[in-house]
Amino acid sequence: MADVAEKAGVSRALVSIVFRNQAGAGQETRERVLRVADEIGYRPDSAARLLARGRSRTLGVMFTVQQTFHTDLITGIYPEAERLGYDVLLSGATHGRSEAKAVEALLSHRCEAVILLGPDSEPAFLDELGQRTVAVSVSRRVPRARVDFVHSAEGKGVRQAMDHLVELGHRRIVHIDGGRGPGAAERRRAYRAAMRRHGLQAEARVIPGHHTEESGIEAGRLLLAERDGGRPLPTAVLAGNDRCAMGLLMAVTRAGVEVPRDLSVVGYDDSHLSHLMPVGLTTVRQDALLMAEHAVRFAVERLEEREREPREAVLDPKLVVRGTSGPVPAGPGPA
Amino acid sequence: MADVAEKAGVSRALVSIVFRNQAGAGQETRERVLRVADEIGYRPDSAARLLARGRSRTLGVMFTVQQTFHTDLITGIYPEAERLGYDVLLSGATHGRSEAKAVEALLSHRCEAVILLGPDSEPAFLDELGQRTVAVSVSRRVPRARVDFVHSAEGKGVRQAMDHLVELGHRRIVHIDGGRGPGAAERRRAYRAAMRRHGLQAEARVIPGHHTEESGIEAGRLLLAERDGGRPLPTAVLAGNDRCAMGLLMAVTRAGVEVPRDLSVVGYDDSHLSHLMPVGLTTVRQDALLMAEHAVRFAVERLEEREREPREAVLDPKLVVRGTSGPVPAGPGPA
DNA sequence: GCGCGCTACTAGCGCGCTCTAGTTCGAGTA
DNA sequence: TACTCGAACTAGAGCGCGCTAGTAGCGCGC
Repeated sequence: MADVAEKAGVSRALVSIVFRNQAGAGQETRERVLRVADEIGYRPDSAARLLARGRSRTLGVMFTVQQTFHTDLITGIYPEAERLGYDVLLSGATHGRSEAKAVEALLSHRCEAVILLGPDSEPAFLDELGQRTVAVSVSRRVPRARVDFVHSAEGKGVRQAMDHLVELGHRRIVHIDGGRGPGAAERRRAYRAAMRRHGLQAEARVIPGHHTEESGIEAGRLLLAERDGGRPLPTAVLAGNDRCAMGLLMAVTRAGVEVPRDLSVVGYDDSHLSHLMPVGLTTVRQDALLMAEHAVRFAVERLEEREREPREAVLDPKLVVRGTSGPVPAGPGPA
Repeated sequence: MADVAEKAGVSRALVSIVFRNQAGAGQETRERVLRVADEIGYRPDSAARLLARGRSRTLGVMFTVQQTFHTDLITGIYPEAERLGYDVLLSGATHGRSEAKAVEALLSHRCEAVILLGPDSEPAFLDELGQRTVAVSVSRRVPRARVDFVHSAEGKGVRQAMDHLVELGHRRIVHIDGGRGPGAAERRRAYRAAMRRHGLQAEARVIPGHHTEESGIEAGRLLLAERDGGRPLPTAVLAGNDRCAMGLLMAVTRAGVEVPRDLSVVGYDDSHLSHLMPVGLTTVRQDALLMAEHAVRFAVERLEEREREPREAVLDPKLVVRGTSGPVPAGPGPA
């Protein structure tokens, strides 16, 4: 920085002003400073900057490396953070790297706030985190913890999906749930409620799973095995999320089941895969961009106004009907 | 820190020593300092620490948010970096966020080295980056740039896959390529060479694509449309990577093509999806963990021994035969 | 002529830590 | 006793910035 200042014939302070895009520097000088900086290859040291101003203006994002919906969210987080003048640091949780560890890394890099994508940690941990810093949880509700919360109205989404299926004449509708995954409990509950509301409680069936392709494949195998054992296939499946739906589709189409003729499948998320399929996946759309924007805004607003109470944003999901759902088979199922 | 020092009755320097776990402090004092720090809730400020010691011991990783193989790599990078005492910062490139921007973010956070996963930038940019800092490119070869390079021997992988297919009796083998994607050029070349070697140059056909599901779906549609127009389907397809293979599978199985009876499909990467499928994807395995380890080691070793020349690691890929490849159809194809 | 306000710029302190070059002190040695 | 030596500890400079308080210069009105 001193080099730049000297070479441009100004003081260090002025270089600082130019780089912070602050008023107080002439247009000509500004350009000269930037040009010299570029020549030298100078770039402000964020550590020093951070130290000097006491704020890092950095948002930490914890995500699960393999979760495709998270990548959709991240895509939305970057631009919104940039718009508000914040930097973004990513930290992934993987098999060998717990969420706590990932968060710790973010904090030790002085992130001012932490955005947790579908966290799977104990509520106590999240609450403690919320006390220590500004935290936002996306997709997972944390009852009385001091964290902001962004999610979509799972109940509404599931209801739309179920109404759609019932309208198409389906009665044997199975739900593959997402276990302890974010939003899974709410979806499961909404599924049960919808079955009841439609007078189908006798048909209700939840196959335990989680939010992965693997889980969908397993469930598919289970259903196929049952079919071979004499129990008819359900006519429709509400999957825990899109990945699960994809797994299920792979499993059943491979076995000759035709979708949606023999079986309707509805996913959840509308992750970028869903619309790619030749006959797109019918799914409940969670607007990842909007969720990301809310998460960032919540974090930033709590940061700027420290005493503010944590808030909750509930976004309306929307059923997107594509090619994997259709009317119930006319004759008896392919039992 | 000053508070801790005062309350523990020692100097700030001593506190520093204790927190760096350095020799030069008595056992008793050490414990006292730690206890006091815990009471006060003191944790060292990594920004200041970083500034003061001039080294961040942080590795930056640039990746493409949607690329599943990258997530496999990241999973391997974390533990290796931790083992060597380095921190990891992630920065994703997305639609609205160029690779240059992602790298810029890493550098301004004082990453000492940058690991680029399948970078798509101009060689000139990469070379410049390599001059400025320690850089490692994974999957993409950058001819005479000052960067380390980790990749798998694409040629060998493709050759194994092709030999496998030819052995199964295939002759009409189509390659959906990966465009400018990492490794794509090498794979394309190796495909052509293999066709030639087996005396099938007349049958060689490359369908332009890229490393996404979308691309596989498009290629699938194209092939199906051609079939409907009278041109027989190929009997086997070598996809540019697993995602592409998955897209292709979705497209063709949906249209009633049975894999591998009517069509054999071979992927590339062995990303975590491949083994999940009910009848797993036959693919060329790139050992993501091993690649990640090499990348981290290259970066760290160049960091510790600054004058060291960039190196290249070529890992042997391995064909993994699963369920999507089989003998060529007995009768005439399903034309 | 003076004060005024404005823009363009600068001096220099301090952020919280690390690190070098010390000082102190008690035990060991001749 | 007089010394050496190492372990335990400290003083204080400096890392690269941001920021506050200030100065210089200039056009303005009266």
